[in-house]
Amino acid sequence: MVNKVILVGNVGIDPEVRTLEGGAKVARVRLATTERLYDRASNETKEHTEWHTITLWRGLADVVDRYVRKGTQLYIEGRLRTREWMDKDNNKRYTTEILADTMNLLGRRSDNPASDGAAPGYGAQGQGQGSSYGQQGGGYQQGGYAQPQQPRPAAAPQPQQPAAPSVPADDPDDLPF
Amino acid sequence: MVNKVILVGNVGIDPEVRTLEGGAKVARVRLATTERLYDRASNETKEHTEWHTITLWRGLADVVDRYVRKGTQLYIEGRLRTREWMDKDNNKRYTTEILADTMNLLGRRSDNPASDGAAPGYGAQGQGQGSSYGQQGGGYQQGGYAQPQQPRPAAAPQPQQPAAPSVPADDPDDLPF
Amino acid sequence: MVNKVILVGNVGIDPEVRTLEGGAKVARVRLATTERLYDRASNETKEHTEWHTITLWRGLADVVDRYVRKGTQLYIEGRLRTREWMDKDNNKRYTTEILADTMNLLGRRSDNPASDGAAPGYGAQGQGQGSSYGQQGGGYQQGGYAQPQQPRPAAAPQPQQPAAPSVPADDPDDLPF
Amino acid sequence: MVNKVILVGNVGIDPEVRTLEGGAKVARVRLATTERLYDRASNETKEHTEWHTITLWRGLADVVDRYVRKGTQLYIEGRLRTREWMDKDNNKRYTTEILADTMNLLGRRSDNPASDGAAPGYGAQGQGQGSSYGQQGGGYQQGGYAQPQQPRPAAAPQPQQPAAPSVPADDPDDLPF
DNA sequence: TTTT
DNA sequence: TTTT
Repeated sequence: MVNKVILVGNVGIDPEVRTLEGGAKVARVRLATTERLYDRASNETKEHTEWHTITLWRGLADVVDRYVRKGTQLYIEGRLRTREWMDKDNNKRYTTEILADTMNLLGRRSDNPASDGAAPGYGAQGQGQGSSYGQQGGGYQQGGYAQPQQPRPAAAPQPQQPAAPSVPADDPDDLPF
Repeated sequence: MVNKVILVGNVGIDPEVRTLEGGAKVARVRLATTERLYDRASNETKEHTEWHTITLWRGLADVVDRYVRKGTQLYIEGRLRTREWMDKDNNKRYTTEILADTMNLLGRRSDNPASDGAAPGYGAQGQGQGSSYGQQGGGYQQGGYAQPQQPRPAAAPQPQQPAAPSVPADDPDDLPF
Repeated sequence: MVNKVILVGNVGIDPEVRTLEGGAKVARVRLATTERLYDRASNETKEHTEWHTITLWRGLADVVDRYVRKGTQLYIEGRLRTREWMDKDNNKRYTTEILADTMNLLGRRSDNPASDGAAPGYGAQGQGQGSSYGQQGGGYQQGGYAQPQQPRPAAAPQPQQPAAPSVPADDPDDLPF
Repeated sequence: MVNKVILVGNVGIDPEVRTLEGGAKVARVRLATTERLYDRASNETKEHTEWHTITLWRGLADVVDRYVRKGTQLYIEGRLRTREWMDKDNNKRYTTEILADTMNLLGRRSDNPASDGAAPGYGAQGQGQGSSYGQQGGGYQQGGYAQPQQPRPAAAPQPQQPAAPSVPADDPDDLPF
């Protein structure tokens, strides 16, 4: 039984972070992942942005509170969790979220910029985020305890998008179910 | 049958890129992933850096050629591939590499910096990398064809490392096999 | 940008498979993943079953049609896709599904066939092994086009392997490094 | 920093399991993953089998000891670990292995037991479902401590479920959002 | 050395 | 609604 979600994307809005009565901290993050799809009808490449709702507890919520903002690029590993709730008309409703197990803040610090002529302004070092044994290798872990680190400064080249492959994009909005 | 590797790390040295006689481009990237391990003996947290050798062909090699340098932070998805070769003493040797299927250049552009007071110089948007239908959602794909994009400038906060969890780190160098 | 879901679970009900007017086949599978959770309040371990809705197109839908039944154990790799729709009261509603990119029928061959009346001749699954270069190594792939292969001798049906995609297989033994 | 390996394959030979002087159990498993590759030269589809060496410690080694045999189908989640050693000629050598974090025994229950003489009573695997909060949802986890559970009635051995880890399960139904 |  |  495996229920795993892996996301790399950008935060769409400053996260909500709250502390429950019992003291547990919980955060909610909206993360966008964008992909290009080939549309067979128009023979064009279209972009699709998927928005994910991530729930993070305790230590992870704390890291969100301190370091995650609108625009932050994140690596998230977690699992799908569908919640059942009642709407105002007393109809049963379902919401699917990702319960995070691991989070990595992506991007690079760059105290010492560019050393590469081919990519001016580039050359900053990446970021070394810790990991934990007993969980797969990286970032903030559910159950881990964060501690502050140095901020980072700079920039890097933004490369091209890959062309869409020649596989038709089926339309998820045109399901017969 | 699944043989999948997912890596997020930093490139340790400028990649090697070559073109074969047949015209195919191939790149080799050395990628570091660092994790923190709790050492039960010393009751201390130690860092372990694992170095991975990534092989990328054609379109992916081309993107490496243009945009990947020492220090670049990458997301790599691929599969394990062990090659057999003969050393100078005619002994059979094995080398395990990752054959890349997908690559994402991580980090954020920032043409328009910081909108977040808590993190000055921060707020730039992340990077939207294309995806392809028929392959899981993102980045450069084996078989994809790159096209240039705008460079990026700026900075972001570098957060702390997570503490190691209280699970003992078994020593991979002390195997009885 | 990465949007990846990996599931291993059991099918809860015989899948729905339909063919659209345009000829495309599409299947819907309900998959359960069960995990154990520790409940701090009661100090007990409880079980949680998560139900996932998987959408599979074309070749994958075809494999579902032939080999997937209630109870089948599956490996699914795909991406999250949220669809927007209007309910009977004209309220906007959202449904999150997994759009499958890869599927593997799990389990071992079985000398004793079908124990499921609803699916005569069923009870041993062939296991998808087909792989494609340019996609990570295994199972049935979205975009693959099924082509017949040798049948398995015994009680276990051998599903068609997906044809290799038109991406050349680079030879890892012919590296210039 | 992410260093993750996900494998689904078959065990090639009965595992080695040893107990270190300090009492820690460690197992080594050889796992095959087979994929089909298109060979452009011959325009044929060829099969490639990749052999992986998996190292499993403590609780996972114990489950291997009890339930994993030649032929067993496994789901493995772990990380790459390259060990350095000296060969008989005092040359530095490297070996890359997968250090397992999670293991799932795949396959369906079987009313008809063992068909493998080498592993009497074997032939149907129980399937690991145990999960832990703070780790992604399933199977046997590194760091989990096995505790007996109710046996399965029939021919299929029911492996112990891993105990829940000492991380509280936050209630997804009690969100303040 | 597995499995299909 | 599955499976253990």
